[in-house]
This record gives sequence, C-alpha cells and structure tokens, in this order.
Amino acid sequence: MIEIPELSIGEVARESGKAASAIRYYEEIGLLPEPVRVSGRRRYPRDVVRTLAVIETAQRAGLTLDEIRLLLRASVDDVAATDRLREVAERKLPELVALIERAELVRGWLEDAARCVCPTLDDCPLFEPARLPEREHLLS
Amino acid sequence: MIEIPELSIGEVARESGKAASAIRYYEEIGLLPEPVRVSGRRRYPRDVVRTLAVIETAQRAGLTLDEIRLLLRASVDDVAATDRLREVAERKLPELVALIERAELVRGWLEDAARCVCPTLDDCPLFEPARLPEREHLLS
DNA sequence: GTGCTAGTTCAAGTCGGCTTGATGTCAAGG
DNA sequence: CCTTGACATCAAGCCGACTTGAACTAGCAC
Repeated sequence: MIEIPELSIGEVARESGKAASAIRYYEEIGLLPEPVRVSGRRRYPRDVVRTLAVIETAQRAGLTLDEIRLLLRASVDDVAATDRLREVAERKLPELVALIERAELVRGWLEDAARCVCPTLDDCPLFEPARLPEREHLLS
Repeated sequence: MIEIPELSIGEVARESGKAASAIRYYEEIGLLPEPVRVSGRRRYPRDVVRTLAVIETAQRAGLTLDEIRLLLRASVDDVAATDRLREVAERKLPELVALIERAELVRGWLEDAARCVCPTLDDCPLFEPARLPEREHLLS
C-alpha cells in the first residue's frame, strides 16, 4: 500500500504556528512544493514543519520569501543548485552583517533607555552624535 | 533678523540619502516636525540630517516608524517622555535580541553556504535539524 | 516675457506578505 | 439523512512605507 503523508493542513498549521492561509500562500508562490492530495485535501509529510521553521527563521533574519525560495529550491534541485545558493549567500551576507550591527547599536540605545532616569532627553546621553553610525553610503 | 534654516528639502535629501518624498511623508505622519517655510518651501535646520540617520538606523534594526516616532517625540516632549521611551524600550528589547539571534543563525548558514562544495544539498550539513532553532513559542 | 529648475499638493499606485469573505465540497458522527 | 467542521478555490482587501503622476507655483537666467 502507498504511504499517505500524515499531516492535514490544520495539523501543520498547529505544529508550525503558521496560519493555514499562509501555508497555502507559500505553496502558491512556489515556496513549498505541492503536497499530495487525498480527495482534494492536502496531506503533508512531517518534515514540512521543519521547512516552515527554516522559512520563519530566515524571514526574521530579513530574507525575503523570494530569497528563501532560492535557498530552499537549492535543496531539492539538481546541479547549479549550490551555485544559486552560494550566489544568494554572497549577495545577502553583507546585508545581514550590516543588519546585525544596526540591531546591536539600537539594542544599546534601548538598553540605556530602559534604565534611563534623565529628567528630559536633552540631558540624556542617548542621542549624542557620537552614538550614531557614520554615513558612508558605501553600498546602495 | 531672523535666522532662516539653511537646507532645502533637496539638500536634505542629498545629505541624508532619503528621497524628498520620503521626507515629506515622515512629516505627514508626524515623524519629523513641520519645518519653517519660505514662500511655501520647506527650510530645514542642519540637524534634521542627523535625525534622519537615527530614523534609518532604528528602522534597519526593525523598529516601525510608529515606534521610532515614540522615541523621537520623547526627545522634544516634556515629562512622561522618558516613561514612554522606557516603555518602548522594554517592549522592543526582547524582539531585538531575538532578531539578532536569528540573524546570526542565518549568517552562519549563509557563510557555510558561501563556501559549500557539496554536490547536492542532501549531502550538505546545512539543513540538519540541529541547526534549526527550537520552537518554543514563548512569545506571541 | 519665456523657460528652467526645484519646489508644492493631493490622490492613487506599488510591493511584500498575508488575511478575509463568499461560496462550495466532502467524510464522519449522531 | 442531516449537520458539522475542516477543508477547498478565488478575488479582494489590508498594512506599512513609500513612490508616482498630474497639475500648479515661485524664483532666477536670459
């Protein structure tokens, strides 16, 4: 007998924390492969939950669904897949590093702000020029 | 005689790297204060460029314009300003820390991917469960 | 005056990432 | 058999953050 993948879209939704509509949307844009259907209903293998976790993580790190699709398709594709992967990686890495830098800068602000007791923010060292990033405009 | 702030919107745009339309938009949503007008044209003090840099940095770190407005208004407001600031800070800090974590995880992926030589990604250690974040769903 | 450039307003459009609503189908439980 | 509930499709709507386009104006050069 043929194996029927065990998860309905509702179960995947519960386990992944994503809305069913989002899962259908991901399928529509080619981010998730079309699952097997049993009398019209989608049936998913367990590991789609992990794929959804990868998607969420990558997304939170600032990758677009388009870029994530490139990464994911690399893993099911044939040759040239790793090339695409490397291409995305190299394009996105500097952005990501910049993101992390910025985020840490702002984290510094917020941590200071969280324990700030200055009567007014004009007295507060938070907004001094020294704490702002230089505008180099090296990239885009 | 009255001091006329020295920068036109075009100059601010050039110096800040923002589009003039974006600057007008920031004003419209209350993110920037309404500048002085000289025969209808906006005239800005130099320090608006710094404010725009603050905005950009905060934005890149994942704050919304709404949240940034709260932060900025804190600096020109009266009392309760620092309270609002602290409130935003405390709400946003955990998110930011999570963002940084995620970003570093993905950076790891991308760095590995950039030097990946696996013939196919099924052989590639990149997508192993161990490298994925735990789904705790502690927050939201 | 006649342009030109840089500004102005306002409404509408765009894009990514989904959500919502209308309408329909199907299998299981009472 | 009938209802319920989870699923299906499809078009349209929404939100944030802007951009674009049309139509107009003010100041300067010639």
